[in-house]
Amino acid sequence: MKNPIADLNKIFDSRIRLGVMSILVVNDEISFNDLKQMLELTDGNLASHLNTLEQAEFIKVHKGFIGRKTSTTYSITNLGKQAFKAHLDALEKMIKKL
Amino acid sequence: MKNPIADLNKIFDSRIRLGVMSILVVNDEISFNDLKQMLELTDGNLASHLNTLEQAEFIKVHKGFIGRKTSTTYSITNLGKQAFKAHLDALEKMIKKL
DNA sequence: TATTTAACTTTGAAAAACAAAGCACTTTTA
DNA sequence: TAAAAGTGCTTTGTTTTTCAAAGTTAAATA
Repeated sequence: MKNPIADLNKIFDSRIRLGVMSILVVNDEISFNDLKQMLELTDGNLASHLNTLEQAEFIKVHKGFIGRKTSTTYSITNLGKQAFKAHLDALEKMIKKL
Repeated sequence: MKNPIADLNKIFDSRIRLGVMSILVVNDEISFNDLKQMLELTDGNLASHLNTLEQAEFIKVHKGFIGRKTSTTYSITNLGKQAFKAHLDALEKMIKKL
């Protein structure tokens, strides 16, 4: 029998990063503040998880404005989509034996 | 929008515990050694994760014999089945927006 | 000008993960 | 029968991860 957890991506072990990705899959762009509110996180905690995802090149940051106010938004990259999908496939395969 | 990660069970954030549960869902009983080999873990690491699952009453331990050799086996509890299913449902709901 | 907001960074503490070694017991092998 | 090996842990200690809270910088509003 093959190791069923070998194909899971370590980056997605975190519920928060999983949540961010699942939001980004269905939202082309989302702001720091919206993420913060949706996931009910402190600034620092969210920022550090976003940083991990950015390092992995799974998300991209866009610094912009809404009117004249700064607004940072995030979007998923192709690599991120692929990695997330692969993770979900691995999860499903692991469980589909049900 | 509702917090999409709120219904995920913290116990299943761990890939290893997720792996153990996914194995136990389809195997009525499985030995310590089989788990160890399937998941490619050290004794101590596996033991500690099994302990966490046992504390939560998601798995049960059975001390027995295979022939004349001692054999400890593990099985899933009803509570464990429920919790695992709830976690998978939460995961699916989080992602089904796809 | 004082306060607030956005989006962080830094700091430090707590928790979790993990490998490696040790251990008690039994069984097998030389 | 003495040594080696296997089972299933526990213990120890290190590394990694998570997280909250406070500090920071720049712009906006009151």
